Amino acid sequence: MPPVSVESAAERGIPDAAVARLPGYLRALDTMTASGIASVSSEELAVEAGVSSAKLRKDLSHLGSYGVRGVGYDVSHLRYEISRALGLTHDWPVVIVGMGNLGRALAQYGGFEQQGFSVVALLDHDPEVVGQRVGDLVVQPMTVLPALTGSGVVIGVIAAPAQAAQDVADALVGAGIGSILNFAPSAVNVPDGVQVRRVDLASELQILAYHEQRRVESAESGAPADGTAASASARTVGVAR
Amino acid sequence: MPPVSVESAAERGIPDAAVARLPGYLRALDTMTASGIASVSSEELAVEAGVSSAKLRKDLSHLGSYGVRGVGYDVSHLRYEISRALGLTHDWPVVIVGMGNLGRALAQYGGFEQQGFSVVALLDHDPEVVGQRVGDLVVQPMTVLPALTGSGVVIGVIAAPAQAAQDVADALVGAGIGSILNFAPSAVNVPDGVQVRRVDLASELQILAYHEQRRVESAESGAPADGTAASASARTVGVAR
DNA sequence: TAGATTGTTAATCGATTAACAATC
DNA sequence: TAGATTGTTAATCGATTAACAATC
Repeated sequence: MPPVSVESAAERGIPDAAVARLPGYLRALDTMTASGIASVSSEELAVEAGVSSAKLRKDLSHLGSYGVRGVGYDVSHLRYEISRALGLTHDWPVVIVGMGNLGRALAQYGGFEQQGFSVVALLDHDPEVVGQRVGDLVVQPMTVLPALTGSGVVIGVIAAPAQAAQDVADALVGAGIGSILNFAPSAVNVPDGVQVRRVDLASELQILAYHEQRRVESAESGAPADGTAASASARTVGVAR
Repeated sequence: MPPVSVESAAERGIPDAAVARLPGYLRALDTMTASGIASVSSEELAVEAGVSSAKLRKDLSHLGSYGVRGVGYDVSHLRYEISRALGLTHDWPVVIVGMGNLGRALAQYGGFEQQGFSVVALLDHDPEVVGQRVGDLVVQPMTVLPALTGSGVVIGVIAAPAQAAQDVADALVGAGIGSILNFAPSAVNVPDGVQVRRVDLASELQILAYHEQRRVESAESGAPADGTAASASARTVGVAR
């Protein structure tokens, strides 16, 4: 039997829940770098990132062993290792499709560049919109997609309306895009192997509404209610005297 | 011992993971309503929402028992029950703080209104921005916050830059806001009982980058690699001949 | 060495899945 | 009734947490 290759923790893959928290650790380390902090304990970094120190150490253990017992972590070295684990040792070119309000805002957002991404193309289906200037780029037609993927673009952002989202996703996948960030308020179907993450503003608000409603309900059953939502807000929780 | 009140599933609380999927079911039901479909099976609805039918039925079981064995679910009734569980039987007024690119895009997004929310106020810290018109509203100063919460606003959206996010959060919480949707690329600390959900565009892209990187790595070890990211994209995965 | 803090273990908890009895 | 599909159960899986041995 040929020897099976021994995989490191990183090669075996990091649990999804841990991957989702790594960007937060990166951001916390950047904040600390800006404050001139060179070394941190798991406890300090956990507070800055808003997690427990046990969870932080467990998450970092999936990348390797980059701390020093009794001392802590070197900020810049840990930052590098997390960047590397996330694949951010080089910039990723990104294409945004759909130049409505949201697409234009994303195109000019600027927050991507400093985080390891560069918006290299803006596309729109509408001939009226093609040719317009948005920020530093000129909007191009959908037909340029294959050329973009040919030159190495693998991440696409859908900022089109819900009814167009599936068509855009099909076009992206057809051209060879492997990862999609979907801002349209609808689910899109893609073949296995293509990654889709969805950012849905209305869903996020609905989840908050659920918790606000529970607050109102518990106030109504547990305490004299006056029927207004405001009465159940945080500042009024407590024992009346 | 006095009898303990018997709580229904809804009163006991719906698991977080299930709550997070309810908006997707709602959206799928709306799509079906628009197509004139009056009744669905868990299998059909699950496909539309992009989950397994077992998960869908399990999730719905937390709300109560609104299906008919052998038949399925009445689309409009199920829609109503999910709306009710999420607290969407009335509109929730929302305040957006921060009128940069993103805040303006959110203010004019329109997607909130149809989903049970109405943007009732836009605030900004900058006196130059206060008084400007954005969509149908005029930007107001931060000082109006207490008046807004007094009139029943309990949900706030932070669209301010990272360095201002904590100050905005403090102002929101201080005025009595109970739920916050944070678009700033930083974590904010709030007292227990205040809900915060964060939408971080760069984090989402970083998570996609992780998966793209793994794709490249596995292509390099498992197949002859040519060193370009494009070679590892979905369309080229497979056995060369 | 004594004190501090990591990395890991094991226990607990919550979420997912498959299967099927209940029942329309 | 026969066929279909729900709602629930039990098994599995993955994530979280607390505790502590390893070790700087």
